[in-house]
Amino acid sequence: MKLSTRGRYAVMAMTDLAQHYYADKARDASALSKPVALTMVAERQQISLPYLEQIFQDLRKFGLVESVRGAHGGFRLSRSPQEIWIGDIISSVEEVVDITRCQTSDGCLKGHARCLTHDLWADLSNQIDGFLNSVSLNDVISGNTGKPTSGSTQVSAHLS
Amino acid sequence: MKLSTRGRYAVMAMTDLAQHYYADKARDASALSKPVALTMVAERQQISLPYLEQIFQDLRKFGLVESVRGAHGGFRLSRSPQEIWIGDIISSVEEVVDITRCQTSDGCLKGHARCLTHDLWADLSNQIDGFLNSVSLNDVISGNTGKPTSGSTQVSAHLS
DNA sequence: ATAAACTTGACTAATATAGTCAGGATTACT
DNA sequence: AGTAATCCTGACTATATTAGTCAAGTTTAT
Repeated sequence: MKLSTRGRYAVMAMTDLAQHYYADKARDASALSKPVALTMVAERQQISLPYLEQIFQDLRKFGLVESVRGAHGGFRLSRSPQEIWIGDIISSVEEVVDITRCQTSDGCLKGHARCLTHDLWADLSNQIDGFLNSVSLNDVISGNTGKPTSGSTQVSAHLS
Repeated sequence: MKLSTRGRYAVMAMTDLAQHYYADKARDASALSKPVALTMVAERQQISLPYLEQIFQDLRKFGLVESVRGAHGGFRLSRSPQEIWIGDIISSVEEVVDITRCQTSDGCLKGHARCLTHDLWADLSNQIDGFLNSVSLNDVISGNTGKPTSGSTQVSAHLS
C-alpha cells in the first residue's frame, strides 16, 4: 500500500472542513454549513493551493464534499463527520495499488509455491482497510482514533 | 508507509529459505540446514539475481540469515521460521519512513489544529506494525496469516 | 462589471524505486 | 594450484511516481 502525502493532505483538509461543519452547526443546527474556500484551508494546513484543488476534485467526484462555485464559494462536507470514514477519503484520492501482483499475466496460482505470500498481503490489506474504515472524521477531531485493545497512547512516529 | 516490491521480494525469498529449512530438518533435525544459493531463489521466485543479492545483504546485516561464501555456499535462516516475524524482514530491507512529518522543523504541536491527524497516523502505524509482528514465517508457509476475528477468507486484492 | 472562487487539463521538477553492472573476495572441489 | 561457484561491495542508470505548477477557463455574489 502506498499512503502518500496526497492522502494525508486530503485527510488534513477534511478535518479542517469538519471543524467548520461543527462550528456552523453550533450556530444553526438546521442550516447547511457555509462553504469554506480552499485558499483558507491551504493556508491553515500549509498545503499548496493548486495541489489542494486537484485533491478536492477527487473528493467531490466521490461525493464526500459539495462545491459552491463563484464568489464566497468553496467546499463543505456532503454529510456529517460521523458518516465519513478515513478510508473513504484516502481511497478517493490515492491510486489503487495491486499489492499482490497476482492477477497479472505471470499467473499466480494461489497456494502454489510461487505465491505462498499471497494470503499474507491480502490479510494485511484487510487489516489496514479495516482500521481506516473504522475511524470517522469525527473520531479524528475528538482524538478517538485508537483501538480499545492496542496501546493507543504509545506513539511510534515511524513506520517500518 | 511504503511497502514496496523490495519488502515483498524479501518475504518471498525468506519463505523460500524457510521451506528448505524444513526439508533439511526433516532429514536431520540436529544438523544445520544447507545453504541455498541465491541463483536458485532468484529463479524460483522470478526475481533478478543482483537485486536479490542487494536485499540479502540487508537481511544478513540484520541477523535474519547467515551467509556461506564460496562454492556450494548460499544463505540459510539464522533461526527457526517460528522465530522470524514478517515485520523483521520488512524493516530490514525497507527504508524507514516518517509517516507523520511531525518531528521536522515546522513544529507540529500535537493536539494543535495543524496536526489533528497526528494520532491517526500513529495509530495506523501501530496497527500495521502489530499485524506484521504477529505473523511469523512459519505462519505464512502454513497459510495461517489471518486474524481469528477478521474474515481472512475474503480476499481483497487491492489496497486503497 | 468585477472579483472571488471553483474547474479542467496539461505540464514540470524532484524523488524514490527497481534494477544493472563491474569487479573483487572467498571457498569447495578436482 | 586452478577453476568455478558463490557471496560481497558499491557505483550507476532507467523508470515510475509524487508533488507541485501553470494557464486558461466558468460560475456566481456583490
